[in-house]
Amino acid sequence: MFKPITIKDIALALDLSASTVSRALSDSYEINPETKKRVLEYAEKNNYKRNPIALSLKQRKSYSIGVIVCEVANSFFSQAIDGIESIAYKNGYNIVISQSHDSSDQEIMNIQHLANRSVDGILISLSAETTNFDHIQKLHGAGLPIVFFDRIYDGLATHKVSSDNKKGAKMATQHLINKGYRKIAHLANAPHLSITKERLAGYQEALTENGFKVDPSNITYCHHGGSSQKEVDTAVQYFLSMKDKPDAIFVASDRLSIGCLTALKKFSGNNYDPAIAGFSNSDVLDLFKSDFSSIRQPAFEMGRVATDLLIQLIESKYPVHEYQSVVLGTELIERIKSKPRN
Amino acid sequence: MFKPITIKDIALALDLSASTVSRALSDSYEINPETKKRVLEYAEKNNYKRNPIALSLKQRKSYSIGVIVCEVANSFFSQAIDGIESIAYKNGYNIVISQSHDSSDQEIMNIQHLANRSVDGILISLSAETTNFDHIQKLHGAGLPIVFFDRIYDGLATHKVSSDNKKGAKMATQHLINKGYRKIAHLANAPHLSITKERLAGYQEALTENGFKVDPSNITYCHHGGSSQKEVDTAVQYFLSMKDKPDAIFVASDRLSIGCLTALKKFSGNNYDPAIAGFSNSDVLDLFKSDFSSIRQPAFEMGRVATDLLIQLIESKYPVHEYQSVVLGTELIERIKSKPRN
DNA sequence: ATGAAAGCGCTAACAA
DNA sequence: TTGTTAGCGCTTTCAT
Repeated sequence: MFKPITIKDIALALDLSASTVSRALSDSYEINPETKKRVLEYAEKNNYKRNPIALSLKQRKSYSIGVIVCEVANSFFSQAIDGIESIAYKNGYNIVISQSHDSSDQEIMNIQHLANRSVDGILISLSAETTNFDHIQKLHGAGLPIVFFDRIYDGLATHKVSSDNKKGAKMATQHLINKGYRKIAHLANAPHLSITKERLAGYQEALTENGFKVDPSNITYCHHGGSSQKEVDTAVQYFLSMKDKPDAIFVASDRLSIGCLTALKKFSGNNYDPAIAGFSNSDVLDLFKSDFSSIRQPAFEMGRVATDLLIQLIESKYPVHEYQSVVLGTELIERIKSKPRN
Repeated sequence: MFKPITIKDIALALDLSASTVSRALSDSYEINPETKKRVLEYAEKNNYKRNPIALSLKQRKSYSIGVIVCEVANSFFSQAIDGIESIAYKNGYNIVISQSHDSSDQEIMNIQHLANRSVDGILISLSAETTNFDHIQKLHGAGLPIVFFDRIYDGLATHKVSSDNKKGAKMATQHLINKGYRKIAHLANAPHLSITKERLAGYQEALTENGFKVDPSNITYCHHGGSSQKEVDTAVQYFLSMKDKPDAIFVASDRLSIGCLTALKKFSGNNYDPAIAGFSNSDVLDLFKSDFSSIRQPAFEMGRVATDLLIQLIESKYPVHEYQSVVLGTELIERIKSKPRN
């Protein structure tokens, strides 16, 4: 079938030893330029390619990094992946993407799969469901480099890259307040996620600073990150069921923003039209939903930074003990209008 | 650092030979149940994991398949990837995704990278730019299993999975005609892509059957698949510059649909508002652009079928010479209104 | 039922 | 400068 040419073949053909060929190929200096040329030419002519698997086995290194996100069909993550790619490729690394679909079990399976010595390190944004970190803990303890991005787990001493969620949430909430909205609800992600807590804190801080009281009944969580629309529907219906309905909603994520707008479109009659501001990196939404304000995260940059840190970790000669927590700024795109007087 | 336990370690600890341990682990039957139990228990307790790289080297098989698409941040492809995942994982395969970003050079690099014996087969949807197939040809000739999906290259004898592009395009065009539109332009993808030709054919057939004449000046191509918005802007501006502007546009792809709507929003004044129907798998667009009719492709299913065929190819004992071309149906989601009389 | 040995493709320490 | 040898972790004849 598919039997590529090996170093041995070259050695045989050129009447050299395998090691000499290897040396020629890896541009070692302790070699006769003449021999080197012969080898290189022969290799080129016969389309020789290093077998990366053999190399991996030998070097205990695969030059590939695992990426775990909840889903690629999400503007934020696909942009982050582009950033990851850009740095990984530049450094000679492959990336292996797997999706948790916000399921903790799936995430564990993915991690195990990747960790089985086939990736040199892992870049992970946690699933909405994950509350138990044993598997990650263990792997990290065993020496596998791991860098968190976006959805962080603070309990692990390693590099972390996220955006300034609190500030972003605060900006968004303040923006709603500025526009005249007075009962601002919060559609939140799974409660244990780092981003959930931070965004909640920003929301609360904005309210408090403006003399509003924080009413827990104005906050609904989506425990599965909105991975099923039903979950979001339920949350939105809850808002709709309130006697005094919110006049604005601050939505915690890209996924939820889409889900929330979908649900509102489905359930709310013409007489109810709350202002919406939410985290979102969707170009499409931004473009066609003209009354939706969004907080944009520097997803591409986040991917780049996280990958850079991971590769540093992987390639470090000595165990690293100083870990960084990088926090990137967000941007508010204002689209909603002032609240109409009535 | 990260030094996992190996078969040797187990053998040493249990005073057995490596081969016996291997047999126990791989559930061979020529082994003493007692020994087997001991090994299994020890392995379990010490968290033994097979080294997949060593296995790959030995078996000349990596249990991973490469996927090449233009970008994951595209509803159609991300849905297809979900389908690919579902089948791949079920069969014990990993997937390695890489993006061509519709650049031919990038695509070649990706293919080379994947093909270097580190994947067992490749699933590919061609980049918009690709006109030279030598690299694919060569790899396929060398025995690497390749399955095309969506954007096919007919010149290669292998499995192909696509949707019924011609029919879909025809439906869409007919739909526009039914709604009363008379000058229907076509915003097409790169001219050499299979999908471009098929969709063009459907468009033309619908026009012809309805007694319209096909006017080439109503057709604009995006040679890079709309990977830069500028390209789409130019195309749309061309339509806008026409003396007799089209009253409807049939758009060839997901990416282009978004690009086209974006461009129209940017450039067209209030006095020009053509009806748009296009290929798109975007939930968001579907939801919030209420006057946009879309042709939906069974992306998930396409991914499933293609992966299934690829795995068949990979696991076939004998060279396969009978290749399938699977064509899946599309669905038209009608949203645009009838043309207003004036 | 178990072990010894070879080999997958490659590199690197050591010898020559 | 080049060759020899061993070994990365695993499976698989072939002996025992």
